[in-house]
Amino acid sequence: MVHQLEIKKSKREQIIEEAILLFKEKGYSATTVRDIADKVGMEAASLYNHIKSKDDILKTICFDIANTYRAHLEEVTSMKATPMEKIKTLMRLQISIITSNPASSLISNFEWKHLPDFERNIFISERKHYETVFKSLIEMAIAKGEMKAVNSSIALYTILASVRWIDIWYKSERNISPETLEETISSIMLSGLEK
Amino acid sequence: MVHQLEIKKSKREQIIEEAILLFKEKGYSATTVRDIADKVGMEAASLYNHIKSKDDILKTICFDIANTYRAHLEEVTSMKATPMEKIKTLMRLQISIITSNPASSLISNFEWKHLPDFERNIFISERKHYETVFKSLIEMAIAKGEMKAVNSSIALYTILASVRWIDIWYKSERNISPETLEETISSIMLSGLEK
DNA sequence: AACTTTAACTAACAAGCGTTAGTTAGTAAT
DNA sequence: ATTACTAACTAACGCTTGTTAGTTAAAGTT
Repeated sequence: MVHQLEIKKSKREQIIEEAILLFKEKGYSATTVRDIADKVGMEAASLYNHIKSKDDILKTICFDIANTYRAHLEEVTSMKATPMEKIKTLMRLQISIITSNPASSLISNFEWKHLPDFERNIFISERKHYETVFKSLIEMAIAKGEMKAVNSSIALYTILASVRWIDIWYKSERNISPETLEETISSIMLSGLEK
Repeated sequence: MVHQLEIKKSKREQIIEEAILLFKEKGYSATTVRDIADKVGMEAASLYNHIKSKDDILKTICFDIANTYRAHLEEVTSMKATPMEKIKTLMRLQISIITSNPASSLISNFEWKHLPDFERNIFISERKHYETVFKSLIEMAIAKGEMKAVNSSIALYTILASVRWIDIWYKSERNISPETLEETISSIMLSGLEK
Protein backbone atom coordinates (compact mmCIF):
# COMPACT_ATOMS: atom_id res chain seq x y z
CA MET A 1 0.00 0.00 0.00
CA VAL A 2 2.62 2.49 1.06
CA HIS A 3 4.79 0.54 -1.32
CA GLN A 4 2.54 1.30 -4.28
CA LEU A 5 2.70 5.00 -3.61
CA GLU A 6 6.44 4.90 -3.93
CA ILE A 7 6.85 2.75 -6.99
CA LYS A 8 3.98 3.93 -9.22
CA LYS A 9 1.47 6.68 -9.70
CA SER A 10 -1.55 6.55 -7.46
CA LYS A 11 -5.01 6.33 -9.00
CA ARG A 12 -5.67 9.85 -7.86
CA GLU A 13 -2.64 11.10 -9.76
CA GLN A 14 -3.73 9.19 -12.85
CA ILE A 15 -7.16 10.78 -12.66
CA ILE A 16 -5.72 14.25 -12.32
CA GLU A 17 -3.32 13.64 -15.19
CA GLU A 18 -6.12 12.65 -17.53
CA ALA A 19 -8.25 15.51 -16.29
CA ILE A 20 -5.45 17.94 -17.07
CA LEU A 21 -5.37 16.79 -20.69
CA LEU A 22 -9.13 16.99 -21.02
CA PHE A 23 -9.46 20.38 -19.31
CA LYS A 24 -6.80 21.68 -21.64
CA GLU A 25 -8.51 20.32 -24.75
CA LYS A 26 -12.15 21.06 -23.98
CA GLY A 27 -12.09 23.39 -21.02
CA TYR A 28 -13.26 22.64 -17.50
CA SER A 29 -16.99 23.15 -17.98
CA ALA A 30 -17.17 21.16 -21.18
CA THR A 31 -15.33 18.23 -19.64
CA THR A 32 -17.58 15.76 -17.83
CA VAL A 33 -16.61 13.40 -15.05
CA ARG A 34 -17.64 10.63 -17.42
CA ASP A 35 -15.06 11.84 -19.94
CA ILE A 36 -12.42 11.62 -17.26
CA ALA A 37 -13.58 8.22 -16.08
CA ASP A 38 -13.46 6.89 -19.64
CA LYS A 39 -9.85 7.95 -20.05
CA VAL A 40 -8.84 6.42 -16.74
CA GLY A 41 -10.78 3.29 -17.55
CA MET A 42 -13.44 3.18 -14.88
CA GLU A 43 -17.00 4.24 -14.23
CA ALA A 44 -17.73 7.84 -13.34
CA ALA A 45 -18.97 6.90 -9.90
CA SER A 46 -15.73 5.10 -9.11
CA LEU A 47 -13.78 8.32 -9.42
CA TYR A 48 -15.33 9.37 -6.15
CA ASN A 49 -13.29 6.77 -4.30
CA HIS A 50 -10.26 8.94 -5.11
CA ILE A 51 -11.48 12.50 -5.49
CA LYS A 52 -13.94 14.55 -3.50
CA SER A 53 -15.56 16.30 -6.45
CA LYS A 54 -14.91 17.69 -9.90
CA ASP A 55 -13.96 20.99 -8.25
CA ASP A 56 -11.43 19.10 -6.21
CA ILE A 57 -9.46 18.22 -9.34
CA LEU A 58 -9.40 21.80 -10.54
CA LYS A 59 -8.29 23.02 -7.13
CA THR A 60 -5.39 20.59 -7.12
CA ILE A 61 -4.26 21.63 -10.57
CA CYS A 62 -4.50 25.37 -9.98
CA PHE A 63 -2.88 25.42 -6.56
CA ASP A 64 -0.06 23.12 -7.58
CA ILE A 65 0.91 25.78 -10.07
CA ALA A 66 0.13 28.71 -7.80
CA ASN A 67 2.28 27.27 -5.02
CA THR A 68 5.21 26.84 -7.37
CA TYR A 69 4.89 30.45 -8.44
CA ARG A 70 4.86 31.53 -4.82
CA ALA A 71 7.92 29.43 -3.99
CA HIS A 72 9.81 30.94 -6.90
CA LEU A 73 8.81 34.41 -5.87
CA GLU A 74 10.11 33.89 -2.36
CA GLU A 75 13.29 32.37 -3.67
CA VAL A 76 13.92 35.39 -5.88
CA THR A 77 13.03 38.10 -3.40
CA SER A 78 15.51 36.65 -0.91
CA MET A 79 18.30 36.76 -3.50
CA LYS A 80 21.17 39.19 -3.21
CA ALA A 81 21.00 40.72 -6.65
CA THR A 82 19.99 43.79 -8.60
CA PRO A 83 16.32 44.24 -9.50
CA MET A 84 17.15 43.52 -13.12
CA GLU A 85 18.82 40.24 -12.24
CA LYS A 86 15.82 39.29 -10.15
CA ILE A 87 13.49 40.04 -13.03
CA LYS A 88 15.54 37.89 -15.35
CA THR A 89 15.56 35.06 -12.84
CA LEU A 90 11.83 35.31 -12.34
CA MET A 91 11.25 35.14 -16.08
CA ARG A 92 13.50 32.12 -16.35
CA LEU A 93 11.75 30.34 -13.50
CA GLN A 94 8.35 31.12 -14.93
CA ILE A 95 9.34 29.77 -18.33
CA SER A 96 10.58 26.62 -16.64
CA ILE A 97 7.23 26.11 -14.93
CA ILE A 98 5.44 26.41 -18.23
CA THR A 99 7.75 24.26 -20.32
CA SER A 100 7.76 21.49 -17.74
CA ASN A 101 4.00 21.66 -17.05
CA PRO A 102 2.47 23.19 -20.17
CA ALA A 103 -0.97 21.69 -19.76
CA SER A 104 -1.56 22.48 -16.12
CA SER A 105 -0.08 25.95 -16.61
CA LEU A 106 -2.65 26.55 -19.28
CA ILE A 107 -5.46 25.38 -17.04
CA SER A 108 -4.22 27.47 -14.16
CA ASN A 109 -4.18 30.45 -16.52
CA PHE A 110 -7.53 29.98 -18.19
CA GLU A 111 -9.79 27.79 -16.09
CA TRP A 112 -9.22 29.27 -12.62
CA LYS A 113 -12.45 31.22 -12.97
CA HIS A 114 -14.36 27.97 -12.45
CA LEU A 115 -12.89 27.46 -9.01
CA PRO A 116 -15.45 27.61 -6.19
CA ASP A 117 -15.82 31.10 -4.70
CA PHE A 118 -13.55 30.56 -1.73
CA GLU A 119 -10.66 29.09 -3.66
CA ARG A 120 -11.09 31.50 -6.52
CA ASN A 121 -10.61 34.41 -4.19
CA ILE A 122 -7.45 32.91 -2.76
CA PHE A 123 -6.18 32.20 -6.26
CA ILE A 124 -6.85 35.75 -7.40
CA SER A 125 -5.07 37.26 -4.43
CA GLU A 126 -2.11 34.92 -4.92
CA ARG A 127 -1.80 36.10 -8.47
CA LYS A 128 -2.27 39.70 -7.46
CA HIS A 129 0.55 39.30 -4.95
CA TYR A 130 2.85 37.85 -7.58
CA GLU A 131 2.09 40.72 -9.93
CA THR A 132 2.52 43.35 -7.25
CA VAL A 133 5.95 42.10 -6.27
CA PHE A 134 6.96 41.73 -9.91
CA LYS A 135 5.80 45.25 -10.64
CA SER A 136 7.75 46.67 -7.73
CA LEU A 137 10.87 44.96 -9.08
CA ILE A 138 10.25 46.72 -12.38
CA GLU A 139 9.86 50.04 -10.61
CA MET A 140 13.06 49.47 -8.67
CA ALA A 141 14.89 48.61 -11.85
CA ILE A 142 13.64 51.83 -13.42
CA ALA A 143 14.61 53.84 -10.34
CA LYS A 144 18.10 52.37 -10.45
CA GLY A 145 18.46 53.27 -14.09
CA GLU A 146 18.71 49.65 -15.14
CA MET A 147 15.49 49.87 -17.09
CA LYS A 148 13.91 52.43 -19.37
CA ALA A 149 11.27 54.61 -17.77
CA VAL A 150 8.23 52.93 -19.30
CA ASN A 151 4.80 52.56 -17.76
CA SER A 152 5.35 49.83 -15.21
CA SER A 153 1.93 48.24 -15.65
CA ILE A 154 2.41 47.83 -19.36
CA ALA A 155 5.93 46.50 -18.84
CA LEU A 156 4.67 44.05 -16.25
CA TYR A 157 1.88 42.65 -18.37
CA THR A 158 3.96 42.55 -21.51
CA ILE A 159 6.60 40.49 -19.74
CA LEU A 160 4.00 38.22 -18.16
CA ALA A 161 2.19 37.86 -21.47
CA SER A 162 5.34 36.90 -23.31
CA VAL A 163 5.92 33.96 -21.00
CA ARG A 164 2.32 33.06 -20.14
CA TRP A 165 1.44 32.63 -23.75
CA ILE A 166 4.00 29.90 -24.14
CA ASP A 167 1.64 27.19 -22.95
CA ILE A 168 -0.64 27.93 -25.90
CA TRP A 169 1.81 27.39 -28.70
CA TYR A 170 4.78 25.57 -27.18
CA LYS A 171 3.55 22.10 -28.16
CA SER A 172 3.59 22.86 -31.86
CA GLU A 173 7.19 24.01 -31.81
CA ARG A 174 8.75 21.17 -29.92
CA ASN A 175 12.14 21.52 -31.53
CA ILE A 176 12.81 24.59 -29.42
CA SER A 177 14.57 23.86 -26.15
CA PRO A 178 13.51 25.62 -22.95
CA GLU A 179 16.94 27.23 -22.91
CA THR A 180 16.61 28.73 -26.39
CA LEU A 181 13.12 29.83 -25.49
CA GLU A 182 14.23 31.54 -22.35
CA GLU A 183 17.23 33.22 -23.94
CA THR A 184 15.30 34.44 -26.96
CA ILE A 185 12.38 35.82 -25.00
CA SER A 186 14.65 37.48 -22.47
CA SER A 187 16.65 39.00 -25.27
CA ILE A 188 13.55 40.31 -27.01
CA MET A 189 12.11 41.80 -23.85
CA LEU A 190 15.36 43.34 -22.70
CA SER A 191 17.15 44.35 -25.91
CA GLY A 192 14.32 44.42 -28.42
CA LEU A 193 13.91 43.02 -31.89
CA GLU A 194 15.07 45.97 -33.93
CA LYS A 195 18.62 46.09 -35.15
CA MET B 1 -39.38 47.94 -39.07
CA VAL B 2 -36.53 48.95 -41.33
CA HIS B 3 -36.76 52.15 -39.38
CA GLN B 4 -36.02 50.41 -36.08
CA LEU B 5 -32.91 48.79 -37.50
CA GLU B 6 -31.54 52.19 -38.34
CA ILE B 7 -32.31 54.12 -35.20
CA LYS B 8 -31.59 51.56 -32.48
CA LYS B 9 -29.94 48.25 -31.81
CA SER B 10 -31.85 45.21 -32.97
CA LYS B 11 -32.89 42.58 -30.46
CA ARG B 12 -30.36 40.23 -32.00
CA GLU B 13 -27.58 42.70 -31.38
CA GLN B 14 -28.73 43.17 -27.80
CA ILE B 15 -28.68 39.43 -27.24
CA ILE B 16 -25.20 39.11 -28.67
CA GLU B 17 -23.98 42.02 -26.58
CA GLU B 18 -25.19 40.44 -23.36
CA ALA B 19 -23.83 37.07 -24.44
CA ILE B 20 -20.41 38.62 -25.00
CA LEU B 21 -20.31 39.89 -21.43
CA LEU B 22 -21.44 36.54 -20.04
CA PHE B 23 -19.11 34.44 -22.18
CA LYS B 24 -16.28 36.66 -21.05
CA GLU B 25 -17.16 36.33 -17.38
CA LYS B 26 -18.12 32.68 -17.16
CA GLY B 27 -16.92 31.13 -20.39
CA TYR B 28 -19.08 29.77 -23.19
CA SER B 29 -19.87 26.36 -21.72
CA ALA B 30 -20.72 27.68 -18.29
CA THR B 31 -23.09 30.29 -19.72
CA THR B 32 -26.64 29.07 -20.28
CA VAL B 33 -29.19 30.41 -22.70
CA ARG B 34 -31.29 31.15 -19.64
CA ASP B 35 -28.50 33.38 -18.30
CA ILE B 36 -28.51 35.30 -21.55
CA ALA B 37 -32.29 35.54 -21.63
CA ASP B 38 -32.32 36.90 -18.08
CA LYS B 39 -29.92 39.69 -18.98
CA VAL B 40 -31.89 40.63 -22.07
CA GLY B 41 -35.13 40.43 -20.12
CA MET B 42 -37.03 37.64 -21.80
CA GLU B 43 -37.64 33.93 -21.56
CA ALA B 44 -35.01 31.55 -22.88
CA ALA B 45 -37.32 30.23 -25.54
CA SER B 46 -37.93 33.71 -26.89
CA LEU B 47 -34.28 34.06 -27.81
CA TYR B 48 -34.92 31.62 -30.61
CA ASN B 49 -36.99 34.19 -32.45
CA HIS B 50 -33.72 36.07 -33.01
CA ILE B 51 -30.95 33.52 -32.99
CA LYS B 52 -30.65 30.08 -34.52
CA SER B 53 -28.83 28.45 -31.62
CA LYS B 54 -26.34 29.08 -28.84
CA ASP B 55 -23.59 28.14 -31.29
CA ASP B 56 -24.91 30.81 -33.61
CA ILE B 57 -24.00 33.50 -31.09
CA LEU B 58 -20.46 32.22 -30.67
CA LYS B 59 -20.01 32.00 -34.43
CA THR B 60 -21.06 35.61 -34.83
CA ILE B 61 -18.68 36.82 -32.14
CA CYS B 62 -15.67 34.84 -33.34
CA PHE B 63 -16.04 35.60 -37.03
CA ASP B 64 -16.70 39.29 -36.47
CA ILE B 65 -13.25 39.43 -34.94
CA ALA B 66 -11.65 37.03 -37.40
CA ASN B 67 -12.93 39.02 -40.35
CA THR B 68 -11.51 42.22 -38.95
CA TYR B 69 -8.13 40.54 -38.55
CA ARG B 70 -8.28 39.35 -42.13
CA ALA B 71 -9.22 42.80 -43.41
CA HIS B 72 -6.30 44.34 -41.54
CA LEU B 73 -3.93 41.73 -42.87
CA GLU B 74 -4.98 42.43 -46.45
CA GLU B 75 -4.70 46.15 -45.88
CA VAL B 76 -1.15 45.78 -44.57
CA THR B 77 0.13 43.32 -47.14
CA SER B 78 -0.94 45.65 -49.93
CA MET B 79 0.99 48.54 -48.35
CA LYS B 80 4.12 49.89 -49.95
CA ALA B 81 6.40 49.72 -46.98
CA THR B 82 9.31 47.86 -45.45
CA PRO B 83 8.59 44.60 -43.60
CA MET B 84 9.37 46.36 -40.34
CA GLU B 85 6.85 49.10 -41.02
CA LYS B 86 4.27 46.49 -41.89
CA ILE B 87 4.91 44.68 -38.64
CA LYS B 88 4.49 47.88 -36.67
CA THR B 89 1.27 48.67 -38.49
CA LEU B 90 -0.08 45.19 -37.88
CA MET B 91 0.69 45.48 -34.19
CA ARG B 92 -1.02 48.84 -34.04
CA LEU B 93 -4.12 47.55 -35.82
CA GLN B 94 -4.27 44.49 -33.61
CA ILE B 95 -4.07 46.61 -30.49
CA SER B 96 -6.86 48.76 -31.84
CA ILE B 97 -9.10 45.73 -32.33
CA ILE B 98 -8.51 44.68 -28.77
CA THR B 99 -8.90 48.05 -27.10
CA SER B 100 -12.10 48.77 -28.98
CA ASN B 101 -13.58 45.26 -28.54
CA PRO B 102 -11.88 43.85 -25.45
CA ALA B 103 -14.63 41.42 -24.53
CA SER B 104 -15.25 39.86 -27.91
CA SER B 105 -11.51 39.72 -28.55
CA LEU B 106 -11.14 37.71 -25.42
CA ILE B 107 -13.90 35.33 -26.45
CA SER B 108 -12.46 34.95 -29.91
CA ASN B 109 -9.12 34.13 -28.30
CA PHE B 110 -10.30 31.70 -25.66
CA GLU B 111 -13.69 30.30 -26.53
CA TRP B 112 -13.23 29.49 -30.21
CA LYS B 113 -12.63 25.86 -29.31
CA HIS B 114 -16.34 25.51 -28.59
CA LEU B 115 -17.29 26.38 -32.15
CA PRO B 116 -18.97 23.52 -34.05
CA ASP B 117 -16.50 21.39 -36.00
CA PHE B 118 -17.02 23.06 -39.37
CA GLU B 119 -16.63 26.61 -38.14
CA ARG B 120 -13.83 25.69 -35.78
CA ASN B 121 -11.78 24.39 -38.68
CA ILE B 122 -12.34 27.56 -40.65
CA PHE B 123 -11.43 29.65 -37.63
CA ILE B 124 -8.23 27.71 -37.04
CA SER B 125 -7.13 28.03 -40.63
CA GLU B 126 -7.91 31.75 -40.60
CA ARG B 127 -5.70 32.18 -37.59
CA LYS B 128 -3.02 29.98 -39.08
CA HIS B 129 -3.07 32.14 -42.19
CA TYR B 130 -2.66 35.29 -40.14
CA GLU B 131 0.27 33.81 -38.27
CA THR B 132 1.93 32.50 -41.40
CA VAL B 133 1.82 35.88 -43.11
CA PHE B 134 2.98 37.61 -39.93
CA LYS B 135 5.84 35.17 -39.57
CA SER B 136 6.95 35.69 -43.15
CA LEU B 137 7.04 39.44 -42.49
CA ILE B 138 9.35 38.75 -39.56
CA GLU B 139 11.56 36.59 -41.73
CA MET B 140 11.69 39.26 -44.40
CA ALA B 141 12.60 41.87 -41.81
CA ILE B 142 15.42 39.63 -40.60
CA ALA B 143 16.60 38.99 -44.16
CA LYS B 144 16.67 42.72 -44.84
CA GLY B 145 18.71 43.32 -41.70
CA GLU B 146 15.94 45.37 -40.10
CA MET B 147 15.50 42.82 -37.36
CA LYS B 148 17.83 40.74 -35.25
CA ALA B 149 18.27 37.16 -36.38
CA VAL B 150 16.12 35.53 -33.69
CA ASN B 151 14.04 32.39 -34.03
CA SER B 152 11.08 33.61 -36.06
CA SER B 153 8.53 31.40 -34.30
CA ILE B 154 9.48 32.72 -30.91
CA ALA B 155 9.49 36.29 -32.20
CA LEU B 156 6.08 35.78 -33.77
CA TYR B 157 4.45 34.37 -30.68
CA THR B 158 6.11 36.84 -28.36
CA ILE B 159 4.75 39.72 -30.40
CA LEU B 160 1.31 38.15 -30.67
CA ALA B 161 1.30 37.37 -26.97
CA SER B 162 2.19 40.90 -26.00
CA VAL B 163 -0.86 42.25 -27.78
CA ARG B 164 -3.26 39.34 -27.34
CA TRP B 165 -2.89 39.44 -23.61
CA ILE B 166 -4.20 42.99 -23.49
CA ASP B 167 -7.83 41.90 -23.38
CA ILE B 168 -7.12 40.13 -20.09
CA TRP B 169 -5.83 43.05 -18.12
CA TYR B 170 -6.78 46.15 -20.09
CA LYS B 171 -9.99 46.80 -18.15
CA SER B 172 -8.22 47.21 -14.83
CA GLU B 173 -5.85 49.82 -16.18
CA ARG B 174 -8.30 52.10 -17.87
CA ASN B 175 -6.24 55.21 -17.44
CA ILE B 176 -3.92 54.04 -20.20
CA SER B 177 -4.85 55.30 -23.64
CA PRO B 178 -4.69 52.97 -26.64
CA GLU B 179 -1.99 55.24 -28.04
CA THR B 180 0.25 54.96 -24.97
CA LEU B 181 -0.38 51.24 -24.97
CA GLU B 182 0.58 50.85 -28.57
CA GLU B 183 3.67 53.04 -28.30
CA THR B 184 4.91 51.38 -25.12
CA ILE B 185 4.43 47.84 -26.33
CA SER B 186 5.98 48.60 -29.70
CA SER B 187 8.91 50.23 -27.98
CA ILE B 188 9.42 47.25 -25.67
CA MET B 189 9.22 44.73 -28.47
CA LEU B 190 11.44 46.69 -30.82
CA SER B 191 13.96 48.42 -28.56
CA GLY B 192 13.73 46.39 -25.37
CA LEU B 193 13.40 47.34 -21.76
CA GLU B 194 17.03 47.43 -20.74
CA LYS B 195 18.87 50.70 -20.73
C1' DA C 1 -9.95 -17.87 9.99
C1' DA C 2 -12.45 -13.72 10.83
C1' DC C 3 -12.29 -9.05 10.24
C1' DT C 4 -11.84 -4.60 8.04
C1' DT C 5 -10.65 -1.77 4.22
C1' DT C 6 -10.26 -0.62 -0.55
C1' DA C 7 -11.90 0.19 -4.92
C1' DA C 8 -14.56 -1.17 -8.34
C1' DC C 9 -19.41 -1.84 -9.97
C1' DT C 10 -24.77 -0.85 -11.23
C1' DA C 11 -28.57 1.99 -10.59
C1' DA C 12 -30.53 6.00 -9.90
C1' DC C 13 -31.39 10.78 -8.45
C1' DA C 14 -32.49 15.70 -8.84
C1' DA C 15 -31.20 19.48 -11.30
C1' DG C 16 -30.08 21.75 -15.28
C1' DC C 17 -29.24 21.79 -20.25
C1' DG C 18 -30.47 23.47 -25.28
C1' DT C 19 -34.23 23.35 -27.89
C1' DT C 20 -39.11 22.71 -29.89
C1' DA C 21 -44.15 23.05 -29.97
C1' DG C 22 -48.08 25.46 -29.49
C1' DT C 23 -50.29 29.66 -28.22
C1' DT C 24 -51.30 34.58 -27.93
C1' DA C 25 -51.26 39.57 -27.99
C1' DG C 26 -49.79 43.43 -30.63
C1' DT C 27 -48.43 45.56 -34.88
C1' DA C 28 -48.23 46.13 -40.08
C1' DA C 29 -50.08 45.37 -44.58
C1' DT C 30 -53.80 44.80 -47.80
C1' DA D 1 -61.90 44.89 -41.48
C1' DT D 2 -59.35 41.03 -42.53
C1' DT D 3 -55.18 38.94 -42.91
C1' DA D 4 -50.39 38.03 -41.97
C1' DC D 5 -46.40 38.57 -39.39
C1' DT D 6 -43.55 39.45 -35.28
C1' DA D 7 -42.03 38.44 -30.94
C1' DA D 8 -43.19 37.32 -26.71
C1' DC D 9 -45.09 33.63 -23.63
C1' DT D 10 -45.84 28.69 -21.07
C1' DA D 11 -44.98 24.00 -21.12
C1' DA D 12 -42.46 20.40 -21.92
C1' DC D 13 -39.15 17.15 -24.10
C1' DG D 14 -35.17 14.26 -24.20
C1' DC D 15 -30.68 14.34 -22.70
C1' DT D 16 -26.71 15.17 -19.84
C1' DT D 17 -24.84 16.76 -15.66
C1' DG D 18 -22.37 15.88 -10.97
C1' DT D 19 -23.15 13.09 -7.36
C1' DT D 20 -24.96 9.45 -3.93
C1' DA D 21 -26.51 4.86 -2.39
C1' DG D 22 -25.96 0.27 -2.08
C1' DT D 23 -23.44 -3.78 -3.38
C1' DT D 24 -19.58 -6.85 -4.19
C1' DA D 25 -15.19 -9.03 -4.81
C1' DA D 26 -10.55 -8.83 -3.69
C1' DA D 27 -6.63 -7.51 -0.68
C1' DG D 28 -4.68 -6.50 3.76
C1' DT D 29 -4.67 -7.07 8.82
C1' DT D 30 -5.07 -9.34 13.18
